[in-house]
Amino acid sequence: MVTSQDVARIANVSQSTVSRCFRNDVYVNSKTRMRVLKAAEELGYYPNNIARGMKSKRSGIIGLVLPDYDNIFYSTMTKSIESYLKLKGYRLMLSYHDQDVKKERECLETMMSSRVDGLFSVPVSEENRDLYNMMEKNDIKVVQLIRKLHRDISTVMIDDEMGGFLAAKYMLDQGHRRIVVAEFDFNEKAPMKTTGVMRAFRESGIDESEAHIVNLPYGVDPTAIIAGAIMSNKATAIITPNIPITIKALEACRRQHLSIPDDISFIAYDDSPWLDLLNIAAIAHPMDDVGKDMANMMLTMLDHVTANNNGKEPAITKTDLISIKPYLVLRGSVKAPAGDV
Amino acid sequence: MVTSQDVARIANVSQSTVSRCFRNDVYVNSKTRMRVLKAAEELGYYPNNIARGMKSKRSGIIGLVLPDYDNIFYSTMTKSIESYLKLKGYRLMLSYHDQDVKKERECLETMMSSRVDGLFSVPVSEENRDLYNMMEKNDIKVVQLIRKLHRDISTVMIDDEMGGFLAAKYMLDQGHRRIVVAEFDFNEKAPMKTTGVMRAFRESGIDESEAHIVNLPYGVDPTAIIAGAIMSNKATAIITPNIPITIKALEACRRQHLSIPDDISFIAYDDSPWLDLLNIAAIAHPMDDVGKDMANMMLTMLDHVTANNNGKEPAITKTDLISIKPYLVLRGSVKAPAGDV
DNA sequence: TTGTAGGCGTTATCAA
DNA sequence: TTGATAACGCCTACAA
Repeated sequence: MVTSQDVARIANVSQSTVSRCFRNDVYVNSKTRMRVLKAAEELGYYPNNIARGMKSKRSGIIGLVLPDYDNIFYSTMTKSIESYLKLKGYRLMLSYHDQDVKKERECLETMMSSRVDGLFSVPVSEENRDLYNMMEKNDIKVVQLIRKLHRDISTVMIDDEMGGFLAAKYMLDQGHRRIVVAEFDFNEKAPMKTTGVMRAFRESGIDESEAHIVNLPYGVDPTAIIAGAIMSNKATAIITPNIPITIKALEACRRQHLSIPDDISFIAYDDSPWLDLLNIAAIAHPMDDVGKDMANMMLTMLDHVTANNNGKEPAITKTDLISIKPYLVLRGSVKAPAGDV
Repeated sequence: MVTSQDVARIANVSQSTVSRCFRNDVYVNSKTRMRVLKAAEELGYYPNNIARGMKSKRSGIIGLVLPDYDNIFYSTMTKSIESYLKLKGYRLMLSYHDQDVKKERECLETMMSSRVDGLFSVPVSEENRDLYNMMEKNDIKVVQLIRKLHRDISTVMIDDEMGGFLAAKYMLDQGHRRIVVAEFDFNEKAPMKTTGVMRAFRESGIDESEAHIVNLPYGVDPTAIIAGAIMSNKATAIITPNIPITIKALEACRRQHLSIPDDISFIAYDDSPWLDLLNIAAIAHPMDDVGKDMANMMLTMLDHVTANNNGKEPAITKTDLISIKPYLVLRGSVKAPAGDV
């Protein structure tokens, strides 16, 4: 592999001059610079980020630790984050933990060893809190995504409480009372979506106990469970918590020969072009903002470091919180229930 | 950040002994090892991959350069690749080029500077061939994905010719003749899917010119174009080239009040749970294999290096090719055309 | 404006 | 079985 030494030899300058040419903040005689760049071009020289990191103690890499893939939400988010980070010269290192505590730990350890400058993480469990602490102690900027699982860690989250509220409120306003709310936040006692649903009931002056919350078990096909919940409760409306469950719920409706919206009203959590095609209302997220907010928070925290490195004070990491507001996309899948109430 | 020096000091050994403890291939007295590991644990020491890379000249990072995100195919693939690479201790660095030649170049340059050990890339243009050459010259193992754009670069591709063939053949066998084939490979003269469609026509003894290939312009909503093609050709069947277009085509059918399969038969290229819900036949890909094949090819090529590093011969990179075979998932969206032909 | 030289945290080679 | 030591490629004072 070509090194700056090689370039120096060809350009007849010292290695440090080559180095200077590739850091645009330093002044070099323009003739010399030309000569160096030409030599570099000829030889196919690309600065070695590893060696750079060695000296500068910054890898220029940001870690991203995700649960899984089967959610267009995450891939859109990833793409967006990457596009903003690359503008500032950062690269993205990606890893998945499958909602598994042990795998999360491995991901975090890998990121530590990789000496990432910053880490985005969708956290799994408080059990791994020690590692997050360790990272922060080592001046790795951590931003938890989607959920605010850890206190005192900067967060960009989705306001699922509001999302749940919006969906339920709209159903209630339309006159629905027997609403099945499918839920799937397997590792939380009080999933925020459900909390929002409850608030909608309260604010509409309806007893919370009237909401039919269905907690779906993990790893089991929920079609039959959902169908059962609808039928046994004579539900006139259903709210689903994510795309995979939405698909299953639509299948359940079809099996029961329930047509939307005549027999049952439907609001899906998380939007998709398919829902548009099917004319199903959805709680959508401003995806343009999501990645941008995440990247900006990270970049701000990283700047903090740079700014602070001059003095010797440890960077005061103010714990920040951005809560992204979902919105209701109205489509033809909701109408007032027939006759009764 | 804690270094092996720090650990050495606490454990009362030399730095090299600490180093040995963290490379499991070396023998160390088990008591010493215990002492060292305990000290490391206490201090929160994690080996510095950057420094490791400095010496070993291997970053342990594999690059992945993708067009975009809005395709579940890529996210599934990414997740799968990552899971296999991590088993062998490699990390994944991700970047997107949006089908843009210049951005592809930037991605590749970043990957060079990052000194990735290997690179997966969905190539955009032959224009950047020089960079791919440069990478191979520098012993970075390159595998192009999805398309075989560059000769002499190892490839894991989808056999789109076969996919197109399967779809068209089935339609023809059912008796369809007026088939609209939507196409979207904007940067190739003879998209493989279309080529396969043509072969199906030939092998069925039908003149190729009878296929109604519709080349969709980039960046324009294709709904109206597709609807127009269907109506003007009195098509009894349609084949769509990817998920976004499939959605648009379904919308087009609805607008024309064409019901599937009574008025028109439908096969989509690329499968999705939504297509299953909608009972639309699809050309699917064995996703379990895709990531595995890709990762395996890369790992084999990387092993090659290791094996070869002992001697001083440059690794002989045999250009490999894996062509992944799609298959037809039959659903209720195809039936024989009514009466005519 | 350019060159010299020391060091970043590992690995790997020699000695002991 | 361990320790001392020389790289790896770049950055950055400090000198010239």
